[in-house]
Amino acid sequence: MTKEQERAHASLPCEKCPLRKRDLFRDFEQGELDFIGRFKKGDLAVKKGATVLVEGAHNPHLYTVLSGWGFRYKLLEDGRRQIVNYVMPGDLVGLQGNLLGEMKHSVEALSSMVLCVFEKAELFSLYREFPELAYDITWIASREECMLDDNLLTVGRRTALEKVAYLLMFILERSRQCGLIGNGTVSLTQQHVADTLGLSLVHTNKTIARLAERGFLKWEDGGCRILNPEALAELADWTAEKVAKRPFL
Amino acid sequence: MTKEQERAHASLPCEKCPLRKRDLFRDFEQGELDFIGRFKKGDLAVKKGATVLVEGAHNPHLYTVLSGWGFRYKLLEDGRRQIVNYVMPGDLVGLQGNLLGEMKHSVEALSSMVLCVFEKAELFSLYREFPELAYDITWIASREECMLDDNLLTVGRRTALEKVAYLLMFILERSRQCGLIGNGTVSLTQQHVADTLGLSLVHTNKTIARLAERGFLKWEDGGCRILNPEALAELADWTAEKVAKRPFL
DNA sequence: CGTTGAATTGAGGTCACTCAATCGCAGTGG
DNA sequence: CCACTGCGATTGAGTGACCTCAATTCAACG
Repeated sequence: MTKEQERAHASLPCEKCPLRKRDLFRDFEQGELDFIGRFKKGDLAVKKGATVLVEGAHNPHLYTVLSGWGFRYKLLEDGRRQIVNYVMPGDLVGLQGNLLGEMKHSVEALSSMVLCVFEKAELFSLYREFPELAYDITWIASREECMLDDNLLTVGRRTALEKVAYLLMFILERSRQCGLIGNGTVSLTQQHVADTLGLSLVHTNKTIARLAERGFLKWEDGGCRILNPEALAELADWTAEKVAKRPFL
Repeated sequence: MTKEQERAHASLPCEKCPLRKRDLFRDFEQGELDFIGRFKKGDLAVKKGATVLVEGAHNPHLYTVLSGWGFRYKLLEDGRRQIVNYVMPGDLVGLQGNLLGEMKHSVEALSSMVLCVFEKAELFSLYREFPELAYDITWIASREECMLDDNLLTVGRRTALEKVAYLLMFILERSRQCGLIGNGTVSLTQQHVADTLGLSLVHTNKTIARLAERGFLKWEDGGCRILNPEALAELADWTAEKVAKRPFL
């Protein structure tokens, strides 16, 4: 996605939001669109590598990802990092952690991103006026929990080989769903993979090499090309969810 | 908590719910109580070791834990188990995973438990009629996500010693908050600890022994007595949350 | 062309794993 | 009363997965 396209997004009203055209997302009533339009306070455009949210900070905003992607992570005092999940178009960011109070995690952009900005303080008026949208938010939170459960299973109980296979399929499928990529390519660094899976960088590299040897994938500068998704899925005991229409804000 | 007390719970109307008396939980309006009373379809009492929910099943219900505690877990094909979180009084169970559709995890009782039963199908009417309660549900989901993030950090990036210290403090504090225990004792099996932290049973045992040597805790048949919570907290880089009043259903 | 960030490789160490045996204790049934 | 059983905790031995440290390559960039 080019810089120009992002700027185009940023200036569009919600009714024309490019996400709404996608089959993946549910249709909205005019009243809902009007409300979301008022609820939306602006756009936030950030560059690749920028920090969108910082752990420990008080942030009055809530965001929906419009374009690009990033990751949520937490740090230990001595710098050890755990990536907790990835955020992609249509995802709600900032809901995790006490609704009010300080952020419990940070968010960093993996590509340039545009986010839709909302005020947490006005969230309750949404609940009062549009129960359907409130229900949607619960649906979204529920889905996030589901992903976290899966990630926990992966980090806790799968082997290194299974972990990498799982993560790549997880990201590939999610990004395909929300239209982030067309080809079978995932752009991230091996350090990200390591920090997601609780592995060291070196061991991650060797594990990826083993998968490449088998011809399941190919690592090419700053990204990964999936050559045999079926084999990876089998290795990881992973099956694609069939996607119903999803809500978003 | 004795069997008799549980039976007493089960027959009480929501207004008299013993949880509502606790300082921990927020006060409710009469209208809210009436609604919850209608929303509630009955009680579910299970014995220690019983399976409350099964992964893969379609379950039309949603539960609030009234007494006792248990754990949520997921399995891999070959039987490897990952405990994902613990459920305690006031927690909402069954929200995780697609609101409709099959369960993505199982729940097992660690003690005898009583749960309040609701119908998922009626959840939307709650959103329509009581936005405050709907907001509460989001708050609860948000808190769960927060715990999952923390657990992921623990499993992914902490050492075995830190992991055990963290888990024990996590459970101790949560159960103290909701009044599960008075003394500094946590009743679970080392296998549970292992399956929560992504460790083997043997290594978990040796790690616990190391903590016991240092005088931080003492393992006594089917449970653990915390002797030095400060030392454990420091080891785990863990700090107690100060608890504001919490909602629940 | 020097610098920087990511990927790769090798060596050596250790943390955590598996396998296997043992022990204590609480039932349970003869 | 005592063998038998099952479950959880404990221990030892040996192994392998994963780690750290350190060096090297490679591509991109100013």
